[in-house]
Amino acid sequence: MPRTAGSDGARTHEAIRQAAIALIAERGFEAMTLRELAGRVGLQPGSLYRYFPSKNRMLVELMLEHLQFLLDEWQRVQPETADPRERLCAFVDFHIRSHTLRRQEVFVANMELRSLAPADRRRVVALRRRYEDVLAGILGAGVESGAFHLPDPRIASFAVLAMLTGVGTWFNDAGRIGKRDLIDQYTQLVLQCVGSAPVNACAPAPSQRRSP
Amino acid sequence: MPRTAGSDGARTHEAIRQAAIALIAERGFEAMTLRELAGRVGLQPGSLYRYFPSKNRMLVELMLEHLQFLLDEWQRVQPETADPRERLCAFVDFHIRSHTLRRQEVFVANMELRSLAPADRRRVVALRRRYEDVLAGILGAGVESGAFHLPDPRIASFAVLAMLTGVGTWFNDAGRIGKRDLIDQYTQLVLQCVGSAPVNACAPAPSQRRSP
Amino acid sequence: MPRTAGSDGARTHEAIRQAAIALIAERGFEAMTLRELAGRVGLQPGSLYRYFPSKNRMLVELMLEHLQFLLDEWQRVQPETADPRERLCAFVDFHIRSHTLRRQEVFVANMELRSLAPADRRRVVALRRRYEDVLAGILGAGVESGAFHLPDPRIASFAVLAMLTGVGTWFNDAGRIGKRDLIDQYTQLVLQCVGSAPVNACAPAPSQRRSP
Amino acid sequence: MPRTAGSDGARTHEAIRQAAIALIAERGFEAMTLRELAGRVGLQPGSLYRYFPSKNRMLVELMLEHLQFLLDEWQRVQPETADPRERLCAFVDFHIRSHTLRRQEVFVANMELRSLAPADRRRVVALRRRYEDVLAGILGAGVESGAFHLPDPRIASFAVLAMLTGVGTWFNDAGRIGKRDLIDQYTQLVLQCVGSAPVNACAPAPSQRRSP
DNA sequence: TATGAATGAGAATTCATTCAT
DNA sequence: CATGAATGAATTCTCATTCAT
Repeated sequence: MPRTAGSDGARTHEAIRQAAIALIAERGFEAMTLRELAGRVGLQPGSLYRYFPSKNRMLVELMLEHLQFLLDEWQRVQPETADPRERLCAFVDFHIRSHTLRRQEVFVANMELRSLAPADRRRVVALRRRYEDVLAGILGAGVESGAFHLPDPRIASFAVLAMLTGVGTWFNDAGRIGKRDLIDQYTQLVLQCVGSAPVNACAPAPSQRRSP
Repeated sequence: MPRTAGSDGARTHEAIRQAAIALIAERGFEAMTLRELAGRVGLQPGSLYRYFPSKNRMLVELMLEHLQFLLDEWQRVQPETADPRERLCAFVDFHIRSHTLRRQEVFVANMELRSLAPADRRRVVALRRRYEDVLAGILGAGVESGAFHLPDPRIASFAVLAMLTGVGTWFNDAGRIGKRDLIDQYTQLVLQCVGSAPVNACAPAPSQRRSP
Repeated sequence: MPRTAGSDGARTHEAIRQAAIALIAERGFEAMTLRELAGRVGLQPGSLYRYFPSKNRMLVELMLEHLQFLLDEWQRVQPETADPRERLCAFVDFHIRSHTLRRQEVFVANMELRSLAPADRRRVVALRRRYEDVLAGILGAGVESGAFHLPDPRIASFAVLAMLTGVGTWFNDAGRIGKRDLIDQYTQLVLQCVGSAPVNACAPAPSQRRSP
Repeated sequence: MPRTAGSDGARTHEAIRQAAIALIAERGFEAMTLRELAGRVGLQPGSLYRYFPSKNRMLVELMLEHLQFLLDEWQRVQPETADPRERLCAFVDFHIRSHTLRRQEVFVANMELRSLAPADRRRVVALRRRYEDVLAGILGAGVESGAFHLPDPRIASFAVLAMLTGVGTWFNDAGRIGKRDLIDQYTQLVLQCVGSAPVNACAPAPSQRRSP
């Protein structure tokens, strides 16, 4: 029997998406059960299958969706300038904002690669690689222009990305440190890290206006 | 009936430990099954229970063991000097070496916190915190002594630790970059990051002699 | 919202009937799903319930319909003669023709008795029994008249019926053997079987004119 | 917890085999549930998986086992004579005995081909074909030697086999007709069918002594 | 006439765990 | 020290069926 009278597929779909992200982030994909997910959305477990064909496909879709969103957003908000220093600042701002705002999606996308079938993993990794390339590109340009001092821009991009993404594991919106302060500090750390002194030389303004 | 005549409990125990670490790193704790673990060690699933009381206790023990090892090792190899810059270089060397050598243990300890019961998680987190404090201490001392320039040493310690630990996700022993080179580059990145120029001012030699 | 504007209930009903017969013959009643059936007819599963009250009732109706058809057809095409030999020839012709033409219905009616509730099974078995009685009657008359030589006409009727019905499991319309030839051979086999020599003494013509 | 103290794998395995054959014959493979099967053997459903890797493999094994048994038994009990008539009588005796004795296995092997995956079906059909070839061989030899009169021995073999196998659908050990009588009648029917008069010319004795 | 959202029961299968031997 | 038979609870997933729209 159809329980909910005015039930709406699109609304349910979105509810499942959100609950799934939260649950996977909490417990891990393998540990999360469809019972639990269904319970949170107010459905019977079997009803979930109207919205995705298997637990695994659901994970893949969530991950691809998130990574695609990141790429699209960066396209949208990236500054028009070609100046590596300014672009780097914008990237730091963008990354920290998006990774604290969509903290659970990030967590899932980073932690659950193992749960993917090889073919799916390849697709996800490919998208992630494209995101990494954004930063690597900025660093490379900066090294060439003399703005940054780095022996190997790709390695540095790994280092900077790890540093930035790590914020998600400890930062707390309600905590002692505000997001503005957080971004400023990380901007300084990153600029120092890539060998671009002095600090505070890049305007935080643009990213503030357009960030997600 | 005992299968292997001269079978040795201690040897079996160690074999299980290693297989478990590898398996958990590969598949994740929840996804790994005791059947599979038993299979890799050449036992029947039930026989594993001679060596640990439950799947969950096994994980806790593996994690505590690893973190305790890290702390003990650092105690053993840390330089006697009080100079923050030298100590930081030694820490970078130590961390990267231990985290590439015992890569799977690191991975497990970082990824499987979720699978722990709250009480166990607290114990593990406490140990990890002590390790983080090592770095935070070095950075704090450096800021005080004027060797480093950082607004908030605790935050910087998170940043540096994330950066260093991230190495484990991409570094490949058989790859293009050697471990010596890797450490040198990360040393430079870290020193720049904490605002301690110029580069290459700290000797890599000591860590080579004493690393784990 | 009705999907197809000028959609026609009767047409849909017949489409379901045919698709159901084909599907049950392919997969078996239990293995067939209403989703699949609906898919083949271009409907949603729920829509099937406009046409029958349950999956089980559908099966019963299909089976009764088929058996009733067989009985009606035989009434229509049976020869007027009382000669057992001629009647037997006509029956062989009729049975093989109907059982190769409506092969799937036959298959379903023979294989899916198990899927019926006891009460339904009784109704179906009763109809089938009436069909078996047709042959048993012919054989009995033949034995009495001396045309056939059989110790027990009922047993012989089982034997002959099994033999004839078995055709459905191997005969292929597109194969090496034509239907005319097939019927001739089985006619000979049956006549020999019931001890009515010599062969080819009964004209195949009548059944050709009136067969279904 | 292991419930049954002196539980014995081999005994359990055989119990499952028998219960499975009976249940599949009763309800059909798709309709039978492992819950039910386990219940009949006094196990939990999951425990069945110690004995076969999936419901489908179980079916395949049961079918292959039965067909192989038939072939082996015929090898064992077939008469040494080359006389087609005698061999045919022996085959009728053997077939009816084995098909009434192992009635459920026969039923399963004949009805559940549909439930098999294509590759498995091929293996089963291949074995069944070898059994059919036994009869086709006898009929062919008889036609050549002039003992039988048949237009197409292969078609006749289908007819005879269907006739004989059909016994399983109605014969009842406790019924009006005894097995000796049954075999005699079918022997007569078959001999007449293949055009080998007069009746009772082949001794039933040998098969009686050695039948399964 | 048909859809589409949902149910609830039950399917096969897996798994950590137990314990007599 | 180790096996092997078994448990029992849970898991993902499927399916016939219902009914507001």
